[in-house]
Amino acid sequence: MPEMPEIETLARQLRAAVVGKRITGVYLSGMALRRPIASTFAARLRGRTIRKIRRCGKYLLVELEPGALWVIHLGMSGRILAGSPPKSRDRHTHAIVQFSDSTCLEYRDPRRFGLLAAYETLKPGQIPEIRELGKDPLSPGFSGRWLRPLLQNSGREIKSFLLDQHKVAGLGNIYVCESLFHARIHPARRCSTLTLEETDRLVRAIRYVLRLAIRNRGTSFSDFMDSDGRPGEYQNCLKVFQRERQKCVRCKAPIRRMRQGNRSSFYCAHCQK
DNA sequence: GCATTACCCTGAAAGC
DNA sequence: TGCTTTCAGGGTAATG
Repeated sequence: MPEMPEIETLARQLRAAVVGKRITGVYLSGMALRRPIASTFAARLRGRTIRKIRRCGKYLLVELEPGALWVIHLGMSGRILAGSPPKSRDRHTHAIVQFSDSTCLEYRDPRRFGLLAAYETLKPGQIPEIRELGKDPLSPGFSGRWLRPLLQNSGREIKSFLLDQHKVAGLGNIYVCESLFHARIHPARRCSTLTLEETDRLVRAIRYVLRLAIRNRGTSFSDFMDSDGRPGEYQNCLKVFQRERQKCVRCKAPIRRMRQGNRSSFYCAHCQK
């Protein structure tokens, strides 16, 4: 399940692999992803050159020249592979973008929760999915000072708040669980009850967890692989996620699991208050 | 604004 | 062994 560290890993690899390449062809499976791929998609990519690759939350933004943006979201199970054109087409391959040097990018997504779109603009602010994103946790503005008033004005549970991409862009279930553990905050705590010190701790925990995860090229369970087809390694660093009934690394109490808004939360009831 | 629920989808795991 | 059911989850939309 690709979250921000996995997307950041991909973005870094793709910058090295495809920036400067000219798109000569686009194959589409014709199957809908989260929503159908627009009929204009292939034409907007074809003939353009990749100028830059950016990440916004869990989205990849591929800047094209002349000015256009190719927007990619991997959903739950999306993968992007860079290299030679595949000899046989995987049944979950939904797009292949070919370059003038005979290499290509292949988009696979078994569950089809992802998104591929192209816009005739270079301004992310004109793209609905991007415009509505909250603050990126690794951006300079992500601080206790910024977060504090938002939390004070919210009666929601902190887990739900942190998963809300309109508030904080890039966190998913894994890194919210891990960040709350590091910050020693219970996932069901109401936002407005967090103290100033806890808010600062949470900000530090989120940034620590994300940076460590990026250094480990993300987390791989069954789905995520980087663009070379290699799994990430942050799953070896997980303290609570998918560790139900195992001992807490801090206090040895068993890790618990609870349901919050149809998602699993993993936490230590002894350490996290 | 927020909680809840349903939906999209497939593969893995569990249950029989 | 093989079939069926359940579960997982990111984002969105409808509803209350």
